[in-house]
Amino acid sequence: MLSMATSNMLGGVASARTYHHGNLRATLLEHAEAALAAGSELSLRELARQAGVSHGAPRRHFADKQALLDALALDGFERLGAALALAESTAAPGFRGSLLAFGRTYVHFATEHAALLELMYAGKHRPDIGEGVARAADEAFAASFSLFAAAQAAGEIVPGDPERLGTVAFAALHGLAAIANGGMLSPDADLDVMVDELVDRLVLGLAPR
Amino acid sequence: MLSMATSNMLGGVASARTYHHGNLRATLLEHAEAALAAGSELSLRELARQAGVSHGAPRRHFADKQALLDALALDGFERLGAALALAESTAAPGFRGSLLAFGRTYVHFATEHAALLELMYAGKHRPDIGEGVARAADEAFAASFSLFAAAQAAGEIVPGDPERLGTVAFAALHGLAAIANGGMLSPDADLDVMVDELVDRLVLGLAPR
DNA sequence: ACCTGAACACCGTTCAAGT
DNA sequence: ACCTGAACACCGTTCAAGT
Repeated sequence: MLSMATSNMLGGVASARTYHHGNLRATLLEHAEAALAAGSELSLRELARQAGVSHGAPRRHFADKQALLDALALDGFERLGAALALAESTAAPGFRGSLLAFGRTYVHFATEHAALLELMYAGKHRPDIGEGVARAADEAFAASFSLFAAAQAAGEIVPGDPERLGTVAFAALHGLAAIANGGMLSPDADLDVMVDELVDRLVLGLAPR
Repeated sequence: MLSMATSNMLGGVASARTYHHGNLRATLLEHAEAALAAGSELSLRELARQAGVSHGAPRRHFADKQALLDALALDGFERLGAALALAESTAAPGFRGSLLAFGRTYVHFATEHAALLELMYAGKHRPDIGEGVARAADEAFAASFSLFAAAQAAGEIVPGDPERLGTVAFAALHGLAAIANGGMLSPDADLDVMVDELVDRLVLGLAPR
């Protein structure tokens, strides 16, 4: 019960002996995350090579490449949801505190895991919608979204469809992360300052008058 | 001088005779844009096939696949810049009118050309930065960005670094487009309403108090 | 149950050779 | 100047065959 750690059942220097005994799936996902973090292209054959198995072996655990990407995306949404829940639980009181905690955490996650984030959202616009991925995405944001209805009930923000207000605020924060990941921020700009600026403008813009 | 049309020197039913006489470059770009609009993967070999040339022929006009993508991105930024300029010139007076025109035009372009937009920004986070692409991007937004300094001069919005304010507002609108393109808007949500809502919140949040 | 390895149909890129 | 076509080094996917 020690491991709150996400999914590294094998540490970095694990005994290479137990491959092909049930953990090829986990090994493939680990190498995939590493490749993602390193910014390299994801090749199923390359992942198989890194795991020391033949190129046909991944087929036993992932029907195709997209299934592996979906598994990565799902894990990403779970980690994001956990990060957001933690941030919310330690946020300063009030709507501004909550939105600031959400914004900083979301943008931090998004820029710290740029390639993963792209992958997480790339799945959503596919026709078949990765099933579990869409549900994981909803769950990751569900708690944060209730924040708007709560703020309305407390009279901290204007009335109106809370989903629309929440979507608009989330979109704004997501856009900031996207702009940062795209390298479109002027080199001397401070992203944290931008997040605070955006949250402040949103809070002021949403304030009842 | 009739053609205000963007770049279709050859119409859809043009004489297929003049290929290999100087316009293979344009033909490749046309087929590429069509593939982009259709949502299919871009394959250089497939584009060559569609143009009726061998797979090695594109090499004469584009050093590699990325060079063709850069050409598409550059054209995209030019079209976006033109659309924004037109919108700005017919906008309602004042900061709100200008930001509304910008927002509606940007989000419309972004959702109408989702794959192109992704390509336009994908280039920017590459190490070598596509040269002309980065400049084209700057030029597309330059005029719109001056809007914030002007609004400050007119006392319509708060003081502060106009680049920071402009970036934050742009990021918010870009995020809304990204969310829409990612299929993350609830099916019954109206994107136009969202844009107006976001612009209103930004205008209120930026108002001097 | 899990993995191998040949096979198939694709890629992008390179480069001699043709016209 | 522009294009062809073979060659090279990759892909993802499939599937019989092995253990």
